[in-house]
Amino acid sequence: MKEFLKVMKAASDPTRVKMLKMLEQKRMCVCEIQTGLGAAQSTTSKHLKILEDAGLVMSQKDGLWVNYTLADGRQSPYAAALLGNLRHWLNEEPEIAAVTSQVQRLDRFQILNKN
Amino acid sequence: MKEFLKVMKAASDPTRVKMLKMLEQKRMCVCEIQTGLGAAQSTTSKHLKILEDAGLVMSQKDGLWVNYTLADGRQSPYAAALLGNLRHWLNEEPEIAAVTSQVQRLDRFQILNKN
DNA sequence: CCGATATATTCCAAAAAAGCGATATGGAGC
DNA sequence: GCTCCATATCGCTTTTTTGGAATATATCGG
Repeated sequence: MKEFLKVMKAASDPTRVKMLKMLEQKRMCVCEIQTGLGAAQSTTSKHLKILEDAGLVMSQKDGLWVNYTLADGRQSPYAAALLGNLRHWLNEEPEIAAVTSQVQRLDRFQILNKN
Repeated sequence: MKEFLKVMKAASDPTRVKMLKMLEQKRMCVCEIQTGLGAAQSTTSKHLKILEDAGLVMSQKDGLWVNYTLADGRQSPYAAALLGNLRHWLNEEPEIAAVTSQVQRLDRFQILNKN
């Protein structure tokens, strides 16, 4: 029950749904996701933690960076089912398209130069 | 997006999940659901409204009573998918079993006599 | 060891959600 | 019309969630 609720709760926030839809396209580090969303760094990090706790994303450290990817679904059947559906859901939504369309252009090294 | 979020949010509360699992078994009026949950009447009514707004349940007036059933899914594909999965999810959860096991015994006329 | 940097965590204020008593609504029966 | 009853809505408090600035942590290059 708790596991199920965690997945539903994680998926019931627009920022986190955008994150999942971005991660469908490619593996991303926190700063790329943050830039794509236009959110604060702490906000981004916190949302990612919630998604990870729910079994929706996985993280892997690479030096200073932490790369996030969609989870493979082995941790939670609820997460697996949701991720499967999400792939063909919401793709036409303007809010989602606005974020996903720029994912390919996001690059962690470009982001560095802007700061 | 909003429609999707409404379904996820509706499904991310334990009381509402219990309601859905109860309604899998039979059509129920508000007072039966309320008794099954042990919640206040206003609380029960409000949760049902949230589920209905999300397209997860439907209501039908019958005199003084309002009967609730699971939605057929025509209103929301997100709701339809979730209801389909829920049927085989959470059935072994103690929290859920505790509520669903008594659904058959709930009867609106018995409830009346207790008040 | 030191400075720079990507990410995580803490702290706090604002917004949203949950629970429930009290009240309103609307149909049933007289 | 009036009363009774099931349900919906309102008002209020408590709890949870969100967002971001500030701070801590960990890693890299020197």
